Amino acid sequence: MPGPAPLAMLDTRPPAGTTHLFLREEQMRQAQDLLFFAYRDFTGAADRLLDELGLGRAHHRALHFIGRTPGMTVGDLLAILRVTKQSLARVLSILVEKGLVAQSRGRSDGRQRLLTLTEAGAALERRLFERQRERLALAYREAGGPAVEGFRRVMRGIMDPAARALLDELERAPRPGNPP
Amino acid sequence: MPGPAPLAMLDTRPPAGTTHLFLREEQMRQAQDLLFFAYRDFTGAADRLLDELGLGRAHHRALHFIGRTPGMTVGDLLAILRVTKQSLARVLSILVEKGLVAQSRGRSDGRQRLLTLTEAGAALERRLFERQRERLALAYREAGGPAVEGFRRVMRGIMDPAARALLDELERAPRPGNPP
DNA sequence: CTATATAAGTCAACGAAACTGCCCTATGCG
DNA sequence: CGCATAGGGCAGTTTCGTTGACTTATATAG
Repeated sequence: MPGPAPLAMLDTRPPAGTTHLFLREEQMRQAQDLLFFAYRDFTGAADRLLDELGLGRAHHRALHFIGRTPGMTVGDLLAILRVTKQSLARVLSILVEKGLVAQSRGRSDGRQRLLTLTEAGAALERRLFERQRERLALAYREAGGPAVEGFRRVMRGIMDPAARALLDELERAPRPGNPP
Repeated sequence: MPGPAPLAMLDTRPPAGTTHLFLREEQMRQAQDLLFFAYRDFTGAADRLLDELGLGRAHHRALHFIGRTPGMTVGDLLAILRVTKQSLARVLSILVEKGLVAQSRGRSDGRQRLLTLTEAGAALERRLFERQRERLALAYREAGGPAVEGFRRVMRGIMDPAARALLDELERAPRPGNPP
C-alpha cells in the first residue's frame, strides 16, 4: 500500500493580518470537516456489513428507528426520515420481504400499519449497532463524560427545531405507556 | 400546515429489570439519532442554495476542501473524499466548466493539476458556508465554549484514525508554508 | 348514511451520486 | 529506455432520492 498522501506543502494565504473574526471562522470550517468525516466513518462502520446482505444505508435507518420505537406507523417513519412515501416504500417492502420487519393493523385506527422488527430484524439491527457502538464507546471513553454532554448539546443545536422535538419524543417513547 | 406528527402512544418494552448496561446502550443509540439529524439538517441548510444552481452536495464538498487548502492536487482531494476517480471527475469537470474551480500544472511535478477556487468559486463557497455558519454559530452559542470543545473531541474520536490525521493536516495547512 | 379526509400502497419515469473495470496520455525518475 | 505515477475518460450498474397521479381501505363530520 502507498503511504497516506501527505498533502504536500501548500501555499495558502490566510487574510493577512486578520485575527479576531478569523479564529471563529476557522473553528466553523473545522466543524464542517468534523461532521463530514465523523458521519462518513460512523456510517461506514455499518455499511460493510450491510453490503454483504445486499442492503443499504436507507435500510439501516429504517431498522434503527423502527427498533427504537416499535409500533410506529408508516407515517411516523416518513416524518422522521423526511423522505417521500415512494422512497420509503421501496426500502420497507424489501425489509418485509426479507422477514426483518413486520406490519400489523392499528388497533385503534385500522388504516395504520404498525411497524415492528421481527426477531431476525432485531438481531440484524443489533449487529449493525455493535459495529457503530465500538467506535462510539471508544470515542466516549477517550473524550470523557463532560465532553459527551457537550457533544450532545452541540449536535442538538445544529439540527432543526422540528428534529429536536422529534428527538425528545424518541427518547420519551421507549417507556411502557398504555393508551386509554 | 398539519401538526408535527405526534408519534402517538407507543408500547415499547425496555428489557424489563435491566439498568446498568441499558443506560449506556440508550446513550449510544441516541448518538445515532444525533448524527443522523444533525448531519441531515446541517447539509440541508446548504442544499437549498445548491439546488437553485443545479449543483449537489458532492460539489459543495469539493468546493469546501479546495477552498480549505488551495493548491491541492486531484490525488489529495481523492484521498480526503475517499471516492473514486470517476466519481470525482464528474464533479470536478462541472465545477471547472462553471468557472468555479481552476486547475494549473504543478510547478515541481508537471503531471499534477493543482486545484484552486476562482473568485466566483470562492464567492459561492462563502455563500454556502454562511448558511451553515448561522446554524453552527447558534448551536455553539447556546451550548457554550466547553461544550464545543467536547463536541470536537467526540467527533474526532468517532472518525477513522486516518481521517483524524488528515484533519490535523488540514488544520496545519492554512499557513504560508514555502516549499524549499 | 353519505361525503370527505386520511393512511397506506402502487405505477411510471427520472436524476444525483456513488460504484466497477478497462484503457489512454503525459510526465517523472531510476 | 522503461516502468511508475497523476490524471482523464468510456461504458455500464446500483442505491436512493425525487415527482405526479392513482387506488383502496378506513375514519369521521355533517
